[in-house]
Amino acid sequence: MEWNEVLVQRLDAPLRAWFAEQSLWEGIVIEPVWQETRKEFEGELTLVLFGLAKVAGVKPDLLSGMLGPLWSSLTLENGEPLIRSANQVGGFLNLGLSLAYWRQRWAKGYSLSNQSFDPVQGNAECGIRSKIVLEYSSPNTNKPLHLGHVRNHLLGDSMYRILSCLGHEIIRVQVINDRGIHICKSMLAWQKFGEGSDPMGSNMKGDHFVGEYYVLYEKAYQAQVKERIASGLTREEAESSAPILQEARTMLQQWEQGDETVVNLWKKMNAWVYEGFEATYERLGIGFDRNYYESQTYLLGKNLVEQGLAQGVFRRDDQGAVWADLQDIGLDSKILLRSDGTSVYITQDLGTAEQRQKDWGFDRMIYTVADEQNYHFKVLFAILGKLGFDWASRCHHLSYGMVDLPSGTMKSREGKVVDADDLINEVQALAEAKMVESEKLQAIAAEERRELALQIGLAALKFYILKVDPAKRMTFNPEDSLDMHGHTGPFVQYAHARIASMLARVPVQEKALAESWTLDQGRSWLPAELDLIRQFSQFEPSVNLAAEQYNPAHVADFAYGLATAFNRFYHDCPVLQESQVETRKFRIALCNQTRLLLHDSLDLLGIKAPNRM
RNA sequence: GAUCCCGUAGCUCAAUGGAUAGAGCAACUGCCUUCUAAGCAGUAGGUUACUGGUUCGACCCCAGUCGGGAUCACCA
Repeated sequence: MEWNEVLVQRLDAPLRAWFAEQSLWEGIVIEPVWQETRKEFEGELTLVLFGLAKVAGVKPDLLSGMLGPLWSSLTLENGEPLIRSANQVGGFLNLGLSLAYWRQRWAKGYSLSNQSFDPVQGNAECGIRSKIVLEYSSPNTNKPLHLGHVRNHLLGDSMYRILSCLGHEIIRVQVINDRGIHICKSMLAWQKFGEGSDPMGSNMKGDHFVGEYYVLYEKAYQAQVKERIASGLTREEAESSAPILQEARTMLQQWEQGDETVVNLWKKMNAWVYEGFEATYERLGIGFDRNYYESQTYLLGKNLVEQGLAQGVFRRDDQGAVWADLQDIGLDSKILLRSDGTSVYITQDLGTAEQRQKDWGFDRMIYTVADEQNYHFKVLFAILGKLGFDWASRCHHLSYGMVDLPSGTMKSREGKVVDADDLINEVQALAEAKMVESEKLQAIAAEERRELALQIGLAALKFYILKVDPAKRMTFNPEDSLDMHGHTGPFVQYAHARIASMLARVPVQEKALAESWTLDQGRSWLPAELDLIRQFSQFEPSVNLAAEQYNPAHVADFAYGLATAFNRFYHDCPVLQESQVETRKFRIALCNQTRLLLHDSLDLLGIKAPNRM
């Protein structure tokens, strides 16, 4: 309901006060509903009258008439009027804010780098200026990163940027799943088929190299399964008894026992993978403050189970397995230790959470993990709560939907995946091809052009993914993701580049003058000008909403809306060619402010804002 | 079987319980001698899966039906 500060401080409170003063409605408390005025009506803010009229027992028309004097009585600190116009349309009262208001509001500046950026405090859970552990990425080390990881990376990175700009201290972490049967499969295949080769010699990225062996393992395994089915076994028997799987299991045991040969091979192959991952992260522009390795954390959590047993919140069954009973909160019972005393996945997660609390003393923790694990996190947080950790209620699962291809679900087993590196190369190549085509950028040096192409290609990719509500499953259409027209990242970048190139022509003295623009000049603002100014005021609310809902799409929406408003302005209003000096100054100031906000909002999405394109 | 999520234009996505459900892509029509046409302006496209209910008002809340996905392992 907090559309922005103007509501809360300048309209909502006076309205409530006015209402309370009317003897007619003694004791009646109102909940005004405000919203942005729809484009086709005069005004910027709308008060919805239906509810108020009902509570007050009068018709909207009458209420609207009664409110007239209130609006004209509202003034700014300097005595200038706050409200420019008030029009009732049906059950809606559309208020236009005075130019004086907009000027004063704008004078504070809208920008992240501006000291006055002081977001409205979010909901209680969000708190302000808290220390937050933010987990994202968390790959397995047996194969390269794919599109699913990319959605995760982009969401995590953008939330990092958004929460940081609101003053939170963010610790970015990833869990690297570096141990387990999956990596043993790659290791085994390399031993069998690798003949001592390495990524360098094969001219491959390390993660792709290791991934190849995972695929080779799967092929060999499938062949064995087929063979065994042919010799009379059921599929299930054949699958569980295939010799190569047995070998992989043996290798895992050897690893757990610290077998030197196996551990060395494991270290070598993981190192290859990390090198590959780093390269991908680097190109995507994302990073981490701390890596947690599963090989170092997978034994954590057992002490917590003991603690829980002692507290009486867990129970041990006849076979010796330990359970957390969650039926009181509508969940099932969850096993925490097998009857042989070994731990399961969630045991490790409990331990890791505690470890992070010890490491960082965080106020909040966010896990960026796909929605197939919704239930898992419900259970995890519930158990942490039962163990008595007060921070359990401040853990949040940033859940996001799977990425589908137009042909259906991605299936890594069947090789139906979009590889992250391929994808990045593709968007870059397309952007570069487009630049070569265009006359504008022919003179640019090849190296610079490649870098610019990467910035533009990534803008297309990132915006395409981030503009979708994380909670929703999305379809990734490769063709659409490469689009650079319309509702896309390059569209926003383009508006920024246009401004940059225009401002580069403004003489330095005039730039300084433009900072002290006035705009009275005896005329009102043109629609395109006012639209831009309205858009500016949406920046802070958008960022806050994105933070509260863990949804960068609100920032993407803002960036797109601002770019659209600017393009209209650019089309309708001359800037450098405007002869009237005050108007020219004012428009330069508008451009400058727009440029700052386009830059900032793109930055929050992890997108670069080049000065030319 | 139980629980959870989703269903909006041909396609991809928007829409704190509020106005005539909005954008982009694709299609069609205009606009580069003018600050970058990766742009602007316009046309066309909808029984918001279906049936009821609550409400002054429902894409949104409730119940049910149909369709899609996920989860519920002494797997990770």
